[in-house]
Amino acid sequence: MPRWLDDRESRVWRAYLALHTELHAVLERELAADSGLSLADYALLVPLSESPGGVVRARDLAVSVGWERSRLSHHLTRMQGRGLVVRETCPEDARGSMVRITPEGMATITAAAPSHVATVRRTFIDPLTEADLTALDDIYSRLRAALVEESEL
Amino acid sequence: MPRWLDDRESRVWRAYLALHTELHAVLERELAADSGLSLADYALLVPLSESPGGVVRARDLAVSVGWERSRLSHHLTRMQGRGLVVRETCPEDARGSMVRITPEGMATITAAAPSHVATVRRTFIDPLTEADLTALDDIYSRLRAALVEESEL
DNA sequence: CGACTTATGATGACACATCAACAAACTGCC
DNA sequence: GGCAGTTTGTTGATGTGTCATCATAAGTCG
Repeated sequence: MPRWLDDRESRVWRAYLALHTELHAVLERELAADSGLSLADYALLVPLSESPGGVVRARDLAVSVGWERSRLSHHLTRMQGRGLVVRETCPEDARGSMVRITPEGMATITAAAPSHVATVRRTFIDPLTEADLTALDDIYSRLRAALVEESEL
Repeated sequence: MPRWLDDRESRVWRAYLALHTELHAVLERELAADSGLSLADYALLVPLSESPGGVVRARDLAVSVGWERSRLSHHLTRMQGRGLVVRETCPEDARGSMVRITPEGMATITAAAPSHVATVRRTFIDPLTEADLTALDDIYSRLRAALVEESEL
């Protein structure tokens, strides 16, 4: 016998779902039109471009974007085909695989970032007040902590 | 020359992205294990099951879940193949297509809902305080309003 | 050392999402 | 009525995500 969601809870939950659907669509479209990248491409290129040397071990990359290894492997295969990244052998662990961003990949995300950030600002950050940002910072970290517990059961 | 995200803005944005990735994965997995439904199936079955008669016009269904028509059409084809819904002709508009939830579809979502709601509660609603809910209710409606403006440009 | 377990990453099959193109039918204006 | 433009829904191609499975290599412990 579950406790149902009351009106406000249900409204917040459905608003969250709808918000994500719409936000995702807008960002995906803008990024693709502007640079030919998908949000998934962008998500991978960010940690790669921020890493010193532009090289990250696949395992660590999976952790930093929160993906399953299979998804990462498939996506890297496609990105490698487009010349955005290359795979190299891992010196410390023969099972491992190092992922390196190519100069072309770096140029692509460098060119894409300003417009993408502007869209994030326009659609997400700018409508928020200082108090909203403070509240979300707290709320999101609490929710993520709850999810970590969840997965540790 | 874009205005970059400061530390807190960036943290909130990345937390939002990571939260969604994790939350989506947990809910998808739980729902699939429990009932064989995907979140997409569930999203469609909710408005169908809530509609009097269990029939909704495809166009309206697309609006209420925020999907493109193509996605809806493909997904309905698969759901119809699994016996969750059927398509019927639309009496008022010969182009149209009415979507009807089957008794099996109704039974499936009825069985799935309690456990799914419990997971939503555990991972999203319960970690929030009353003040959080009030804040999110306000923030999400403001963000969605901003997105509507965005798409009207 | 040697058997067992775990970690890492790749792969094939399948479900899903997006895009462009299409056919059919409604709308409105002349 | 008739034509232009729009709306509705479907389809096929292609890119993407998930699952189960696999091969290889590390780690663990007798």
